[in-house]
Amino acid sequence: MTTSLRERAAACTPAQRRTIDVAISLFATHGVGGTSLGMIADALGVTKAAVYYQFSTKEAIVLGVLDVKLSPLEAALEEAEAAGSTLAAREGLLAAVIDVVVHNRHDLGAMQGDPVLFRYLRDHEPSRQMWVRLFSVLLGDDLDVKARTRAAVLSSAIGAAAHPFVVDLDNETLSVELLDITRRLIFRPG
Amino acid sequence: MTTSLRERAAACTPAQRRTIDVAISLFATHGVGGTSLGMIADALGVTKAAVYYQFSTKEAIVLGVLDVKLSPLEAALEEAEAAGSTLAAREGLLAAVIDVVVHNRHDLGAMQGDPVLFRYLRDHEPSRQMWVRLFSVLLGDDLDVKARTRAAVLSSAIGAAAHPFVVDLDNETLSVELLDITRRLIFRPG
Amino acid sequence: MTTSLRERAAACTPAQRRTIDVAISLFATHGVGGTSLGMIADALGVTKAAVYYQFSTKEAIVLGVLDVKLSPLEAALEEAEAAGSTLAAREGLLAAVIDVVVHNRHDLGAMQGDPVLFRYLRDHEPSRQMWVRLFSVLLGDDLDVKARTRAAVLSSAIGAAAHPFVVDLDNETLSVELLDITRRLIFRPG
Amino acid sequence: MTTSLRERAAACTPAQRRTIDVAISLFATHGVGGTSLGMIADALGVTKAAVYYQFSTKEAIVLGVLDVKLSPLEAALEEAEAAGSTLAAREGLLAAVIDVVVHNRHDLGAMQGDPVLFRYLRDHEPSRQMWVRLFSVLLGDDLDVKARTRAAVLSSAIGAAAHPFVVDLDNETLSVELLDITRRLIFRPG
DNA sequence: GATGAATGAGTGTTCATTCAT
DNA sequence: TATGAATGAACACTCATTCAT
Repeated sequence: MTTSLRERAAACTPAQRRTIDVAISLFATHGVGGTSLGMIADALGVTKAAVYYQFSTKEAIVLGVLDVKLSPLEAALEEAEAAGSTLAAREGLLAAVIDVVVHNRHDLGAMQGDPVLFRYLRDHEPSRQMWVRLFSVLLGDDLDVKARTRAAVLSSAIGAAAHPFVVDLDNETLSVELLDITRRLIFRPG
Repeated sequence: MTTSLRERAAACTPAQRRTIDVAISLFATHGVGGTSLGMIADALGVTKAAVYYQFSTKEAIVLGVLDVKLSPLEAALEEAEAAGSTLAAREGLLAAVIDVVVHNRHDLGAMQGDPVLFRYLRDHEPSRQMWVRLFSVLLGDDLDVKARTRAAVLSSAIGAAAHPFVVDLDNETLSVELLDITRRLIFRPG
Repeated sequence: MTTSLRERAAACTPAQRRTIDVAISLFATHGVGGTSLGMIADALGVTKAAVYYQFSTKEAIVLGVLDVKLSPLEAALEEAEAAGSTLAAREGLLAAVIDVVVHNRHDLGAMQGDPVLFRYLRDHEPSRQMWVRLFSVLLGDDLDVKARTRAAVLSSAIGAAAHPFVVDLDNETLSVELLDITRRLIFRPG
Repeated sequence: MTTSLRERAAACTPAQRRTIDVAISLFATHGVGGTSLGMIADALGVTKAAVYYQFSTKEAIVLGVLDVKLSPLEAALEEAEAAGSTLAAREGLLAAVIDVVVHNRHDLGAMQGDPVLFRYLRDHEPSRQMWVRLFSVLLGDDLDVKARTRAAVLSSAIGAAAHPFVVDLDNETLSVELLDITRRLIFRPG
């Protein structure tokens, strides 16, 4: 039985959380592949071996990062599922997703779109399942192919907040904009 | 005086072009950081030293890839600039950009969003200048902050064609959709 | 004054004995060099630090293993020495040696012949002395160079029970065979 | 199709042979597990990376050592097979085997019996096949279980020349002794 | 008695790069 | 043009060992 992301994230010891936090900020700057265990250790002020005591593998750290970063999405998703996939529930989920992403936009940085992270996002079963569920709520059977395409495109756009060419907006404005865009394109196109 | 991307791309010897093409397909699959010179050499059927005869550095290969991949964008940009930044010119540029990106979506793969490539996109002067110019045409002074935000967000979304959750569409349909989305959100919002 | 192997083996606490037993079976499978303290700790169901509470060093564990495994040989040796080095006493010792080795053949495994263990066998003074004494009983002054050679060769062959190409025999048959071989080659050659 | 050990050994470049020779002497002293690539590189007077240019893996070096060391055995085996498995052919093979082993006894050292090498001897297909063939010639169907046991035991004993307690004999005498022992125990027991 | 946390040295391995030929 | 050989620095990971609790 696959454990949920939040359970996994909650099971982290404080030391592991510190490691994950440091890893997040390094991944954001240098990407996963560009971040060595030595860098993580240095940033934590300990030796590499100490990091290995917390996580037996670099992969385990990446997975830990994923667990932590995706947990809030999972929470929003479960709430929406519980509410039945009504239009309101969907818009609520959408708002939550946008909120999460926008508020994380600075420490996501280079991480989103990183080919290494990408592979994990796809191959790590708990993460994969969450995406499948999230999209199946967002894109119910009532959406036509147009709306689906737009939603898919936007699902990527939502992460765009950290894009290098993005206009410098405060979080609130950006959230509102994204929500509005999405609503008009997907749920009430015309 | 900085040479244009197209001039640089045109100055490539056939052997260099072969190297760049191979690099592109490897970058698409493994990302820049995940592609070693040995892999490129193997794929070309030569030794690493032979690759070094063509490019004095791995960085030079990456830059070469950028030159080749961004050239068509630069061409479209210069056409639009020549036409004056009318609304029609802008929409034409937009269509060209979308066309280029969509038709390249398969051999871009993991490349777009790669943190390593990203840094080059930002730091490599010819590339940086092209982006600045491109955005200054697309987002003239007449666009308000809303439109700017949307444009910025979409500029990222446009690359979304290779997104793992994108609905499987043929290139033509996808182009039409993207164009329509962008038009409605940026140039004719209501 | 060097303590005898048996005294040392007898001085082991139960916890130390448990550790030694586990070490033996791991050494047999992976060799000494291939067995880490972590593996021993895991097999015992405790932490590495707990193992270090019992033995201050990995070397101490290896020495402990040697003490335990060589004790019965030492016992047989002392009995033979007490009986005077008659031919009968020698053959008795030989039989005892064979018996010990054959009955341990399965949990010796990769251990016998292990270069690391070898060095200890040679350098650990109590063990070295025992071998010297054992050989000086087995090969009294009355044996000529031929018999000595054969005995030396066979002293190695006796451990061959675990050899990968050995015919699959029960312990009893194997013991009888070895005894017979040795007798005919060393004590009653013709 | 599996290549023969000799073909593999012959395919070695001079640089690879130098590496293998150094590896052999280090393996003999410290065992395979106790010999690091750094030690090999140091002994060769080059860097670790230079060693990796010759062999892509430590395993490849070990296999190379096996190829070189077992080649003469394979040669003797094929000669015996060609002669039909007569008693004379078998004794000839036996003499050859003993000869090879005895003459290598000093640079075998700790290597024979090394658990790591052992595993390779067993798992490396070309080596495994050679042993199977060698034993099937040595122990034809006409040998009873007694002779088989003795042969198996002796097959291990033959390597005993390097045993720490072996009487110090010159190679010639040792060969003659071993041959005599084996003959009397296996082919003319009584 | 035992643990969690840490360390320093080392291991096998990879990689961008260089250079004589 | 291209190669074979080599290098130095890094990397992920392991291990024996220590120590405060």
